[in-house]
Amino acid sequence: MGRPAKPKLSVDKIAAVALKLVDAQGEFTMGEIATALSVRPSSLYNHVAGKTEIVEAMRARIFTEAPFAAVPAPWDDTLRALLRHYRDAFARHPRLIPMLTAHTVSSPAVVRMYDDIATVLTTAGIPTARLLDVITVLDSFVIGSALDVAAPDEVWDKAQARTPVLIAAIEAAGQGRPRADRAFELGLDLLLTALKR
Amino acid sequence: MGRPAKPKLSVDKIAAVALKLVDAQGEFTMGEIATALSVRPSSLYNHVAGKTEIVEAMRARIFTEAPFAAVPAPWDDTLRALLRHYRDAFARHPRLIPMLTAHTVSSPAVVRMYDDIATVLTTAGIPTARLLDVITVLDSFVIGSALDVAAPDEVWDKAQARTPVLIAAIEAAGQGRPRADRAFELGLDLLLTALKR
DNA sequence: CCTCCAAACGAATTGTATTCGTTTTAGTAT
DNA sequence: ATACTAAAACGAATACAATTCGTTTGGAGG
Repeated sequence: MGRPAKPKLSVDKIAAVALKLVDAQGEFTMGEIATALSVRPSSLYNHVAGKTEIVEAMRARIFTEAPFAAVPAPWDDTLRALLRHYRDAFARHPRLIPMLTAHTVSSPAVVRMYDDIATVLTTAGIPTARLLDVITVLDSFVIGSALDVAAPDEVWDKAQARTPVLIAAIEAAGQGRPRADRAFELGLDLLLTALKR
Repeated sequence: MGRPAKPKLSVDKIAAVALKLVDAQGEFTMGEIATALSVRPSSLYNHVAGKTEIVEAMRARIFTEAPFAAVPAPWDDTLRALLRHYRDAFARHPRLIPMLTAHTVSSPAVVRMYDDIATVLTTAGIPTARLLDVITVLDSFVIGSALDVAAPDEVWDKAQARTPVLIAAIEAAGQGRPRADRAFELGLDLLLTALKR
């Protein structure tokens, strides 16, 4: 029962299991992680300080899951690809998103993404004084869109709408993930068109 | 100890106290609400089903706090005012926002806002087929911007940045609420410019 | 006046995170 | 080899919180 030959736990293993649980049920408990790893809850504390640290480990993980490789292209295509990648990292795990917004932290991976966006925007001719504001706009839109993916379809409920215009619009639009994807692409178009002055 | 002459509790009182607690500490417990109202925790359950219902009551409350009155104006000014109002409702209580994103629900007040936005966009000539997508884009941006208000300034940490461009941009931009406000206005400009085709 | 229900209470229950001391053993220096 | 240190797992204990339930009281309506 003492120390095992090969450690049964690691931060990465814990984060991976937690992510699976969140994808499946939208939440996780220390006990669930422990049983999934054939271990007792208290053992987890030899590797992570607590629940919030597990959430941070998950944040880091979703960005390394699918690494991003930039290819030479016109700046707006590059930016588009960058923002899609950013949003997809969240969208792959919709139920995790609310947990990540609980407290905003910039993991190294996120800061790297800001770096990339800043570089692209500079080559596009955005002045330094405006740069952070533009980045913030893009960031806000991406995170908002990620939350939209996580939102259930009942948010768009015909029965709740009062004006015929909105009812018609809800009927015209599709449902679920395709709808969210289409909206994201539209927003990307709008923002990039405007950014080109 | 039985039923008091005048009820000591009501959903509104509970929501009001909860909101104060969240503004002050970023969280709340049933016990804290109870003591603030000179009552026992179990008494709360005669008025609300549980914690999540209190969160929903808060959601409803922040939109009625400052009612919105539309004035005749060009459609883009009206839309601007509408979106500002929408975002301000969140921004008045930054620490509440994460709780609201925990599960997306459309309160009557929010649906009414969607109705208004839909109407404005229609008069602007947006076809019905595109309407919900446009609304989603605007909604995503607003919610993302609200989260930005809630974010601490450490998110923009020079020390973490790698490229000189980003570092310069962080130095150039201000801090705190003014920075977030400026970015929101910029995003509004970008989106509305693009929407005018 | 009687009855019924709303509203507060207190005790008990449950679920969960977290702490701490103990045990065994791997890795390392002597 | 031997002894020392520290890592890693465990079990028991603690500490909150939310929630449930039965009880009490008094207000309102018949």
